[in-house]
Amino acid sequence: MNKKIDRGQATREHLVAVATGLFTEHGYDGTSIEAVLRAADVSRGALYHHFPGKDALFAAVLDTVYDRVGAEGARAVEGMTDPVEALRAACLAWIRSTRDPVVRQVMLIDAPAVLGWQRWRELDEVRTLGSIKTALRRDGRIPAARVDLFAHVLLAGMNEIALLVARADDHESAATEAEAAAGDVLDRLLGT
Amino acid sequence: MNKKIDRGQATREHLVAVATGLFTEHGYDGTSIEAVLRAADVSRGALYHHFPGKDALFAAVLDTVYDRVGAEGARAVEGMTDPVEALRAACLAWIRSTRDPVVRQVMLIDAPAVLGWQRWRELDEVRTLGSIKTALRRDGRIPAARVDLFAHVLLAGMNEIALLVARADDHESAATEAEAAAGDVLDRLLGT
DNA sequence: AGTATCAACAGACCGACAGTCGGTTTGTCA
DNA sequence: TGACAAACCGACTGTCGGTCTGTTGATACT
Repeated sequence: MNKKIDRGQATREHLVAVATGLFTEHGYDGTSIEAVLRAADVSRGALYHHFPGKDALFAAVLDTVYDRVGAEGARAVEGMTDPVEALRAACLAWIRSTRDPVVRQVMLIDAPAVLGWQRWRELDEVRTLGSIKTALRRDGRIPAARVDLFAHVLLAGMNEIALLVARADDHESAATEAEAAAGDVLDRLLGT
Repeated sequence: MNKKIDRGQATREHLVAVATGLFTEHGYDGTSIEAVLRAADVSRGALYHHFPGKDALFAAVLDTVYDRVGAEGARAVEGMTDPVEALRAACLAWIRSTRDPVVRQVMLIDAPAVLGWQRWRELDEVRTLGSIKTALRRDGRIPAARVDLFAHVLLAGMNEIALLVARADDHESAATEAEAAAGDVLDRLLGT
């Protein structure tokens, strides 16, 4: 029971990889299942064997993007002990992540509309907000009752800065400016 | 040339009103043109006479929503002279606006995906961000070079708080808590 | 009054698309 | 080797957004 399972895994991963490219380039609506099938050289039946529908394929793509971004964040933070220092590093890493068009199109633009705000927010809660909240709580500078709200505001602010960088004509200078501004925002919100 | 034009205006507005309801209840993707036609009791030809496509109909709906929200904001601010005080009032008004499901679904969830992030952001720039920026500039507490970024972060933060209120089980207590938190965030960002 | 004009509307029709379904192939294991 | 099931195939279907060829009726013109 190995060759069979391996083959299944392979086509599944291949589909996710191809779909990632197409979703990024043309958006969710602009990408037809047909196009994915052609680009992946896979039959309709095969795709629908692995995914119950187009949105499930999208969810699988989104999952891998979250994984990658999460790993980058973890790498940026490793070894740090001060929660605020780690938070700052994680924020900067996140801003750097959003230079990747995949992250912008899939995570920030299509995800809320495709999954619905509720499911999208739950996902973010599990995969991103959680660590921000624990960092804020460990730091203790924000009153416990307000940690949740502040974590959300912080993440939203960072997303916003990241998208601004992404849109800028001169990515490089915008990025350095944005990283400084992000630090500034963090300082003000955490009140140093 | 009056009866004819009036009738045209009437059907156009009727279509926008009906579409607003359906887009709010079922989202953009979940609302078929067919459904709009049925609910409005209007023929296909009539709809496509007034709007070049589904996204144009959505844009028209979005426009009226912006108008309403903008009017509420203006009312909340009128008579105030201190820019920061006005900013605070406008932010609270905006949070209150997002209790309206129309605002949440149309402005915050579907708009970026339907219009594309670029066009969506340009619209927001014209209709919302502009006044935040002038307020920040008039206040002068934020360095001029960073006003743009701060305005974006501020708006994003407020959107986030608003959406949290919208999602909460107990809207009332969440709203009062959120308004306090919003004031707190404003204080910290503007550094009083 | 008669008629030309044009916005407003009507609805049959089309192509594309997401999703379905009855099969076929192929690896596995008793 | 033969039963079984996962993996795959591709013709088919219903729905949807959008087009196209008209028809209607108010207005402008002579």
